[in-house]
Amino acid sequence: MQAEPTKSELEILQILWHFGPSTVRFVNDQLNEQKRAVQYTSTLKLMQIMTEKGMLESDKSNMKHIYSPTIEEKKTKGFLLEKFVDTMYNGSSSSLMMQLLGNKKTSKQEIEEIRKILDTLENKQL
Amino acid sequence: MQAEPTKSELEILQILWHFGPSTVRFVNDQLNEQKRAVQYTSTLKLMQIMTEKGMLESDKSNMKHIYSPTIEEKKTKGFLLEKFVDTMYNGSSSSLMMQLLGNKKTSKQEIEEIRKILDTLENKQL
DNA sequence: TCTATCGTACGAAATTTTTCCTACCTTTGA
DNA sequence: TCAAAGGTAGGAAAAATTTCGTACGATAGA
Repeated sequence: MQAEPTKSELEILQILWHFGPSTVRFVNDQLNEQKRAVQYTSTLKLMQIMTEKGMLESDKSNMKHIYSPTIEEKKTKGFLLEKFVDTMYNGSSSSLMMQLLGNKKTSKQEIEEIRKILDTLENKQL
Repeated sequence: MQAEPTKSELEILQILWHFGPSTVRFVNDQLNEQKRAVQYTSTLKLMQIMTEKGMLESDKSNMKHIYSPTIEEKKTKGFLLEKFVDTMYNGSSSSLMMQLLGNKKTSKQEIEEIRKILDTLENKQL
């Protein structure tokens, strides 16, 4: 991964990741529902720019172009998360977790899930 | 917390949080060492803007003004983290953790630390 | 004293990101 | 057929963020 998505670009990526390849119209509708009022052509333009940058690719064989992300959700989010941890918590995962767990009320269920993850991780390391 | 710090603003905040109240000169030096080349007046300007926004306050009683953050490190980072989780992981802490733990090699030591945090948390809930 | 150095103030420019206007083409249905 | 609806292309404007040039005052050392 090279280019770092901007805030708006990330919104579009999220929609495409969630719903799969879509038209501009669909993405724009989702944005307006989920987020905020935005003009169709604004969304179009942004998606065209993202295509230029190589984040999206479009199938232009039909009149309604279909856009899909070229970058993987997991990879991209992982990358952004790592950057976040680095700049905000000096690279320490446990610091982040401490903050995260201390801050919000975390359900017992979530705690159990996390324990499971830890178990799995430790087993892998053995 | 109201205003959301921009990327550059966050860099400055980090320095002030880390080293305590400082002069523009000091902050600028740190930026140039840690991050990238940046002109003194750029840093000055940004810090003045941040003061206008209320993120910093400055002691102007001496010629060399001393700036300090008015927003708490923990609060601010917590807020940003929460926003990050919301937009990226749909508000699910455990999703983020899964990604975090799965992604990077996490040391055994860190895993233990996290376990401890979980224990503490669960005890609190009882 | 006087000049080099270091400080702030402030406006403006540059850059990046976001939004929208206008033109024009295709499809659809009355 | 032809007008309305919906699509893309592309430039330009707007907004947000970042950077810097210039002016000018204070300080310190020769």
